[in-house]
Amino acid sequence: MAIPYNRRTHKCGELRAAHVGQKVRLAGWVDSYRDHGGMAFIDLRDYTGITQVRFNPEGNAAALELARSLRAEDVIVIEGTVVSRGTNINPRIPTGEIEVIGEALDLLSKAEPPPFEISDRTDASEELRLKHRYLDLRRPVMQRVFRMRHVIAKTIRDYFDANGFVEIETPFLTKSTPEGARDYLVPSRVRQGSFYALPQSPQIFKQLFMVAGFDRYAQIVRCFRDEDLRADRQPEFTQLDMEMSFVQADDVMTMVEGCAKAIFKNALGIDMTTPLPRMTYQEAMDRFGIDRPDTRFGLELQDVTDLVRGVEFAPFKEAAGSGGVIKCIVASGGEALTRKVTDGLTEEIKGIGGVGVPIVKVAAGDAGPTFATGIAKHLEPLAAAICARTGAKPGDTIFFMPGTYDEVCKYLHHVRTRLAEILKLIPENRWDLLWVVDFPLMTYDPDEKRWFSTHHPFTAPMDEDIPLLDTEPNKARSKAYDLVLNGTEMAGGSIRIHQRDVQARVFNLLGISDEEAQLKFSFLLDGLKYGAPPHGGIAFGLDRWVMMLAKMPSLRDVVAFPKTQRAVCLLTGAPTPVAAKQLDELALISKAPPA
RNA sequence: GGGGCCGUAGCUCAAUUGGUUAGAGUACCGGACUGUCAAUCCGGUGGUUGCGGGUUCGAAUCCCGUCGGCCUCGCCA
Repeated sequence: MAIPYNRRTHKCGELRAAHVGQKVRLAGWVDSYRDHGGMAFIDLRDYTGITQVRFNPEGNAAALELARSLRAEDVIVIEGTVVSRGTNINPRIPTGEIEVIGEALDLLSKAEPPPFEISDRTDASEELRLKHRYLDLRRPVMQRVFRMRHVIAKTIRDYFDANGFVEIETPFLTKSTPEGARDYLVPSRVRQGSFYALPQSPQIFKQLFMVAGFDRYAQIVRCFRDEDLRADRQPEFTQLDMEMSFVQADDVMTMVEGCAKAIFKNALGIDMTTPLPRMTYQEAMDRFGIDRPDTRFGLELQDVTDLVRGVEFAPFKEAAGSGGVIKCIVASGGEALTRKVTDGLTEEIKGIGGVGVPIVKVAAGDAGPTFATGIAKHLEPLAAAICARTGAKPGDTIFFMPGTYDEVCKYLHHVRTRLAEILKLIPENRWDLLWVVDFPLMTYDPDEKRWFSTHHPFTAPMDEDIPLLDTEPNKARSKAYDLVLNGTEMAGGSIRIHQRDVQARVFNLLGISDEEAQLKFSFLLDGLKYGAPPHGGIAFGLDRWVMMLAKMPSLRDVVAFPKTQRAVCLLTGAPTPVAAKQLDELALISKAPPA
């Protein structure tokens, strides 16, 4: 008689010494088999863990025969009695004090040998894992990741629900908008020649919810951007998108801090201290060279422009003479900084558009610190002054960078993060969460000779900086805020413009004419006409939160069915060509050669 | 679009740098085995060296092209 697999008494990770003597019924996958002829062990796995099942003639001779034919990933259901393992306990698994004597066994589904071992220590390539993602996801580590993802998503929903937010869905088939990332387009069949765009974010819709009087909105929503992929960028990704009415920036940040605190508590059991530290954009750039500083380690940037401006070293003279800066990073632990390592850093800087990174090593001289190697001969007379300014001590290495402020920030940020890795300065299990505030409203693109929104065009300028829009727009700060965790941007948001005249002035500065603005954003601008409350919000990258908290190296590890770098799904093969009839219905002709 | 790394058995890798029959571990198949913990022991099957072309007496190895995967710059309001 078949074993009723729909009546499991326990999961495979649940049994303990306290269950000894009980009759149990378990189902799952064969993790491994150890066939001793007259006796056989089956490790039975489900998402909760592993239980060892022992088959022997005393339990059931027929079941032993069947058990000896089992192979990895066969799906079975067993009945038996929990017994103590006595002196044979396995301390490596939580159920290791007990085993189940197999008294009945049904094979529910025979498995072909899998293309790779279903285990946390599998050595299969990512390519193979993605092709057979359903097997990859069966691995315990992936089960943990996606269950943590669920916990985070549920925490977010519960938190915002408890705070009076309402979740409302926004369209996926929507309107292509000019600025920002490249849109994914969807052709219209009933209006041939016209296209929908998949949303890059529900930004405008959530603002209209505020106009509509919903007061507080939060949605976990998919967003789409057709740009090149990276380890931390997928073409479709998930955001927690939220918006609040009648608030200032502080109110949004306080609300988000509560959510972040709940996420850390529920996902990792960690109590975060709030309120979180805040840093201005300018301070972040000055000290770390990046608007998302990793504050888990030192190696801060230090300005020595005034000290070295007279030095006979062409790159320094050029930078100092043309309004640029010379900054440096002081690193201790010089033993690891061999010639090979510092030369490697120079190559990396060249690889991202720079020239290199000149260095000196600090030594102890009779009359104070001296410099050696690198550009020491140019700086020797200033050794004492530079060490006094920067705190460099004998044995330290100083990495210099001359250039424009932006160049120095970009390259020294790279040097700083690489040095932290090389010198192993990044503490494990530390979570540095902070706000970066006071972003510039706009940044100038010298190539395109025009202004771009730092955040997005609906971000409000600071009230006291509104007059600067007409005089020095580069100095106008915005009511934007970014949440940064260990050097990664986790969320970004702002207070929005709710006055049409201010919105019009910002559009003008961005080179968007009234006519163009009306054409592209009329649905927002019209909305703002009819009584828009002051409002603001934020968006979290949910995938990135999971990736960080689960300590996974790639976003692909926290998305169930991710795309490769060329935006292909290795499981389904998408994207694929379509039938000529489908293109006909959409009035489309493909210029690409047949695949 | 640019730079870099990689592709050999189902899987992970090796092959003395151009040399004659492409190996190992694991998986799989067969056998032995009543206390294993990724069981062990014995035996066996398994190859379009990503694909196409070229150089050569001879190519996994060198050259050209192409396909695929990864990292990265540009790009990502």
